[in-house]
Amino acid sequence: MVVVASSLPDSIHPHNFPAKLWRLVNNLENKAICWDSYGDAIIIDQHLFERQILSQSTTNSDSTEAFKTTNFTSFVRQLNLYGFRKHEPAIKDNHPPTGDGGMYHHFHNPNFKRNHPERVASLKRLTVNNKAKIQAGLNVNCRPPGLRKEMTPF
Amino acid sequence: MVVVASSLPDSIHPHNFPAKLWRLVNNLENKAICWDSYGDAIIIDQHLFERQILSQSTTNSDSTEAFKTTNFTSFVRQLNLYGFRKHEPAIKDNHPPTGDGGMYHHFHNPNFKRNHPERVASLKRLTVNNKAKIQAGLNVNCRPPGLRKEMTPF
Amino acid sequence: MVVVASSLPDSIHPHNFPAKLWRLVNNLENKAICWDSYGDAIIIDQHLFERQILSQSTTNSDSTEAFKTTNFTSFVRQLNLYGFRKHEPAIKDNHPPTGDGGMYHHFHNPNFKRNHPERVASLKRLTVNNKAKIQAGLNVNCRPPGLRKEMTPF
DNA sequence: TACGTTCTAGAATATTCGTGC
DNA sequence: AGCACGAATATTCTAGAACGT
Repeated sequence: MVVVASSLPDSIHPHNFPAKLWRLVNNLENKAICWDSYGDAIIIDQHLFERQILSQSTTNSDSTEAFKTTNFTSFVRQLNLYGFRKHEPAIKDNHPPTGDGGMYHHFHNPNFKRNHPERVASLKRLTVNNKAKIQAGLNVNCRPPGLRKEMTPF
Repeated sequence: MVVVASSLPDSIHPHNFPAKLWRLVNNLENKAICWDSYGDAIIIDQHLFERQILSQSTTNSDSTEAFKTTNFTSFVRQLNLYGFRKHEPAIKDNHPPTGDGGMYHHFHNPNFKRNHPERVASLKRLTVNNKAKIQAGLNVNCRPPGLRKEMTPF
Repeated sequence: MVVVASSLPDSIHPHNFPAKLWRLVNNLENKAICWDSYGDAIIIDQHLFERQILSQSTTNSDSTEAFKTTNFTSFVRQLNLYGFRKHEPAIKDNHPPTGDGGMYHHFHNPNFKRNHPERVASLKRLTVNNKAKIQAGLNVNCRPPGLRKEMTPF
């Protein structure tokens, strides 16, 4: 058992994509996805990811960790929906040696950095509706755990 | 016979859902529902619950303990009506070992904690009317045992 | 191998819920869901369905047939989204004898009848947007296979 | 009147498919 | 060909509404 270094604030819904991604990338047992050497971007070994994470979607009943998809492209769609962009790896940033020569992908997001777990709460799902709201300066509903927008607690 | 650790104040109607739930979760003989390790949320083993609690609804005539429904979804509707929300288990919070590999559900409620039986009286049924009353700062009638709303002294 | 009696028009997307449901209910090998004796409604044996259809969601890689959910309630949500309503079984309509005494559900839909496969194309997903479009007399996009909304010939 | 049960719908995220650049 | 994204369906969780007691 490996202790996860940094945990997220409670305000982040643990079921949603950003929290799942955070746990995956900080889980040292998981070789399929990790931080780059600066902690500024994530590196994904596509083949390992497909074998060790996505194909587990069908056998792992722990819905906190599993995805329901087995397609890597669906995972990338989620990354893009939450504002991640692909970029080329920095020259100095060697790929981790654990892969099997597969394909690597680097993705970065200004609000997803190793040393800033608190920024994960800033990740918004960039649907058309949410982008309009953000444009208008409104608050975006991200279904926080335990409360809904209308439900003032009693 | 297992002694229930903490009992509820008399002001809580023993036939109503919150009291039934409190007794279930504090009954150590009952493996289908229990506290999480912090006493902050309840964990329900759906299959066990259906077999051991809900299917007894038709044979157990003790209306104080039995539910009239055999549908797990109706039980969940009650949880939501009383303000419970589903959330994912904390990483450290292992599932109880008694299940059969079935589905687990975690629900939490700020007024339903192991160490705070007195707060159970704060649970209100969140109907549309009650939510309006709460919003307006009015008192919500919760039908205490042996009392009626008109009996408030003046 | 059992030959399915009536097949759907090509215009119906085979991956979508109505087509999956049609194939399930017309597959004589499948005992979990079938037509009632009039061919006017479908009868679902919940426990069989959970065991034989939904739990296969995790092992069957044939996405044309499998659901990604294991929850019966999610399946019911889909039924409701496509306009199915639950009703009580007709007196003459005995439950099929193959069940294990579990729970039966009858659902009906004016556009889902055994003798009218062509009507399945009329099933619309009743989201808020689609309902507004239907109300306004507009066409509802149902993503037919290989076609897009702009590709209507002019 | 309030609570319990049932059925349906709203609203958010997740997944899929296709298109434009 | 690769990447980002619109738009549709699928899944999940919660709430509304009707009805019975």
